[in-house]
Amino acid sequence: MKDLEQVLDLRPGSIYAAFGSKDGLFASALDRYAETGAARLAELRDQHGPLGALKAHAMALADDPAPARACMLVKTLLEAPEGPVRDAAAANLRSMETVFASLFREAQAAGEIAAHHDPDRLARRHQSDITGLRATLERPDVDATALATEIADGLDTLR
Amino acid sequence: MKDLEQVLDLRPGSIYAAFGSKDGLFASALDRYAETGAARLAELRDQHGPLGALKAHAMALADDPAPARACMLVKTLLEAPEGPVRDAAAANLRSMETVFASLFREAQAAGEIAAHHDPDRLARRHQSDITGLRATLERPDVDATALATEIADGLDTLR
DNA sequence: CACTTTCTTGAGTAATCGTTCAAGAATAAT
DNA sequence: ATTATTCTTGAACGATTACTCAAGAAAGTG
Repeated sequence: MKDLEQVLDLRPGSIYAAFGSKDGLFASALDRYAETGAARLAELRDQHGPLGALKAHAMALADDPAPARACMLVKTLLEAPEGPVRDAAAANLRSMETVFASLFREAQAAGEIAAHHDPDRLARRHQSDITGLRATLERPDVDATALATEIADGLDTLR
Repeated sequence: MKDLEQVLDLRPGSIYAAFGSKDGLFASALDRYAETGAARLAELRDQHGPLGALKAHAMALADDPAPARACMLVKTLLEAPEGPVRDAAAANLRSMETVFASLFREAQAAGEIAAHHDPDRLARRHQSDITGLRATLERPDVDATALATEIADGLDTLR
């Protein structure tokens, strides 16, 4: 809260008038974070097609200059106490997973990956992979691009 | 600290006399956590061989009844402010990675996986996968065993 | 046994936390 | 221009935080 007050140049009262509570503010931030994430994926799909979007998305993470490389939803899931905030994080992760699933389904329809795969399973696994990648990006001693490339290349083996 | 005081039935002074500071206590806990983790992997190797240990380790995570399923080292890496504590988490993760690497090397020598793989790359990727798995375990709506099985089975495809 | 060392306690401290609210300032509507 | 509404502020609040220390209790030693 201190950091926000400083960067917004606002006193606590204003922030509480707008968001009600610290948790309310955080919940809003979570939702916005999830929204923009999904929007970026949709954009990538239009540019590169379904499978290309998944690959581009993974590669983009490695080059992301954002201070926190790990996913805000995951960080919240791991650290928030049981309650509405943590539940919201889990729910947003689930809807991200369904976005991945429909990209895999689309890729399958387009013949980019083999028909025998279950898109829901692929999505679950891919989200886990992305979560691992993004956590690993926080380590200063790991080659981010190499790891992202491995994951992106793995998607090509689903042909 | 409150929780610890309660469960240990000790007053703050005793804890500070023993560990110096909250960070000192946390650093000790981190080291112990990493030690016992490595010890468990060594035990699994003696029981199941190198590749079997990696598979058993992944599967054991899914059944772990511990309250926090995600890795303490990863949680620390993601949330601790820059400083010695976070550095210790990163260093412990690195040494876990080298344990994975030597298991892969051993598996390779035993002919359990093909010779053309780079054990260090395998280790890096596997640790990322495990990190993703363990974070995903915190989600109440995901089939933990299914995901762990997928990762364990993936190790067999390295033949 | 007395005595030294180690461990533990009770009672504190100063700083920070999330939060509130009456009153003032700025903006919009009539 | 006056009123009604929204936004912002300054100054606080009780609770919690990490931490300290002199004094007492327990354990080990000769």
